Amino acid sequence: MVSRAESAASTRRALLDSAAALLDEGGPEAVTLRDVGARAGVSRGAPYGHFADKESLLAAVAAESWERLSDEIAAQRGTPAERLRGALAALVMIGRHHPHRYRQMFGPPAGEEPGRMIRASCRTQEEFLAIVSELVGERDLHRYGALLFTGVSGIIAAELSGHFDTGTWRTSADELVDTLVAIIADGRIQA
Amino acid sequence: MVSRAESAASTRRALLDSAAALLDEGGPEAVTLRDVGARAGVSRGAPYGHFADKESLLAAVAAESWERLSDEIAAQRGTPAERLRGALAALVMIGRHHPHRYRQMFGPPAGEEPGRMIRASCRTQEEFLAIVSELVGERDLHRYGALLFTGVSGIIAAELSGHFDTGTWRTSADELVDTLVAIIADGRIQA
DNA sequence: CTTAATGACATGACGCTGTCATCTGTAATA
DNA sequence: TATTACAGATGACAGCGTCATGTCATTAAG
Repeated sequence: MVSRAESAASTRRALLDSAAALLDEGGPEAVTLRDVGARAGVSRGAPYGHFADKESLLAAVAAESWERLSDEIAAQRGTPAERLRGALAALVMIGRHHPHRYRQMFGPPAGEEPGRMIRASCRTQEEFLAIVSELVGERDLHRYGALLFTGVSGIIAAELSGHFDTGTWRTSADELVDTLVAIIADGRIQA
Repeated sequence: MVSRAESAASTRRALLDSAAALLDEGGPEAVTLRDVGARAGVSRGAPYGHFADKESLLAAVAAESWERLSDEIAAQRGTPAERLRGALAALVMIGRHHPHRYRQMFGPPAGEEPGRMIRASCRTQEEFLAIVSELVGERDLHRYGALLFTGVSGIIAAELSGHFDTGTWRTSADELVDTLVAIIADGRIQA
């Protein structure tokens, strides 16, 4: 039997899952509190018992995505170079498999307390820096770490907007990521 | 006296300006067709005579922003290196002065015919490549040109999301842009 | 055991929104 | 002057987020 508190927690989980599913399917516009509630098996007003408003619900989904990315990055194994490429590949995969959630992650911090998503993204950045620190010297760690992460996120954003389908750039997101990694990481392996 | 066609054209212009102003002030959520019409001095249904729907109106605003950026990049003067930095600075300035419009420009191509915004952004990319081609060899033009543009756009996106205010990256958008330009352009000046 | 309190959830209602069908007035044409 | 075409105005509708209120099961106190 499920206790009262357990039921409430599972409802919250179901709301987050429903919101994520609707977000993936049709973007933020398609995330309707009525549909979220229906998919979670509750009413349209139920989310207000768990989240301040719709923006906070979407922010919570984004925060969870950041946390999952943190785990994926921390789970990388192999040489530092392999782990770096693996971490960046995880970022790329989120953008390709869940474009709307990706935009939510990199969108403006919203909801009632925007700090939660920021905090989740900070953990991801720290996990990422831990990998980069094995490849570049302490002096360049933050500059090159941030450049790799924000650079790749910009490349993916361009891909999602179709900027590689027009023939102007005459290159691909994968090639750009490889080039960026090569420029920054290669030849700078810490002695 | 204003002819009928002139009046219609000026109404369209007023609608675009109103939408851009509302977008800058409060983001896409604040762009209400009713407010757009009121600010343009027309009714709430008038936009449907000029744009298919709200998304198309916002897409037109984004397309105009891309065109303005094209002009700014084309207007750069000085050495190739100066023009490169000036072009990237123009991109950075849009992000800082008009963050919501910036997100609209780099967001998913929306509206009835998404091709218009894409086409406008292509012209910008071509103007940008024209500058880069004077700095790097033909072989690396597209790879490094696209890397500079998408990289800087990612850096700005991170700044807009507050990722440099947390202390994790311990750097700034300006420093990252400088670093990226230095890595790619310096030492690769075409002979 | 009875009873009161707590809290999760359901429901009705409100205002605001995008959208469309319809109407009105005015400019161009003949 | 009569006709036509079209920009814009207006009324109406459904869907949305949001909130005040109601309902009911669980739990704690008496």
